[in-house]
Amino acid sequence: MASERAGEGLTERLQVALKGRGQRWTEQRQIIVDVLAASDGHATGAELIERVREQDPSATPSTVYRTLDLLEELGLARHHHGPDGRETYHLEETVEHGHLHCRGCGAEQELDAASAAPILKAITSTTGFSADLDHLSLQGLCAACRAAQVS
Amino acid sequence: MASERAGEGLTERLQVALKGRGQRWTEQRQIIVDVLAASDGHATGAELIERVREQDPSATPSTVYRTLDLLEELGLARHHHGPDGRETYHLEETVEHGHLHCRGCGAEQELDAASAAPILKAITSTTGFSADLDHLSLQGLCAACRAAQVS
DNA sequence: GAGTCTATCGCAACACGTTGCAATAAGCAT
DNA sequence: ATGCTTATTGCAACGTGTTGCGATAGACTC
Repeated sequence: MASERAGEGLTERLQVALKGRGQRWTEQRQIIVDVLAASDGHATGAELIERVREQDPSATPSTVYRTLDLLEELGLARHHHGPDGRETYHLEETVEHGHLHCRGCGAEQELDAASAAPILKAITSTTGFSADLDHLSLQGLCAACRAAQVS
Repeated sequence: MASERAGEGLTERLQVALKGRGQRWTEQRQIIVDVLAASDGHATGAELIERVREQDPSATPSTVYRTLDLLEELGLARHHHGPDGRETYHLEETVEHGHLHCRGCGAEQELDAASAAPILKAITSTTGFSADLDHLSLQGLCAACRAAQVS
């Protein structure tokens, strides 16, 4: 089975997109996309670098970050900031979602588009602002911790 | 008028709070609080350090950040992460508020408690989560940019 | 296949923030 | 005032992320 070569379709899409912009497809980029695809869910920059290095020890942070930026420009990847300001990356294939960090128990919930809809609607109607779900990262108290705190 | 010594009351409150915890009141902390109070609105860590250094060149980043952490523990200061992950600090005196960053024009709006109420309510009712307004930092498109994008 | 153009890479340095540790000095007791 | 305890400071090193620059190597033309 092996995880490799995540989605030939993805790789192809990338090659085409890059070519169209006069940019190039390289071994490194292939590896980074593979790693990103293999770490479904989220991964921090440091984690990604480490994993890329396993496959190509010559890779450097700058290359990885630059490639991630590139992938974002192409709309193939996203990043958002955790409660500590660290970055987390994931492929665009992953469903768009927000994050909820509980400052009580440290738990992290994901917020899918359906649940978020009323929230985004409230934001738009009160502020005229159309918020990006992928950048929505809330901190607060989850239901359990709130209940616990009352006592 | 002069900005110095922002709020004698604040300083006193701090001294008492610290004493109660077996902690100490120092010249440095005074300066940092003053600087924070003088920079009403928001300031990044780097800005604060720079300004503190103007008054006391011997101050180091670690001291400043540690003091800021302390002030947060005491509930006298807050920090939140901008869209780029950088930190911004402000005194708790400042009204609690969220932030809206427009990815189109780069504008930043503040979101006061009253406007945010419906949003927070929507969050609670859909997720059971009670979000902190001070950590609410949204990214998206403001009304103007949205209108512009339609054309 | 050889040559050209230039995107990409690796390196090195920087910026912001954090952490461990030894030296300093604040606050208390005598 | 003197000494003691220990919180605080400064230093130095580290971690994550960014940027500039010369060298490398893709991709295209002839």
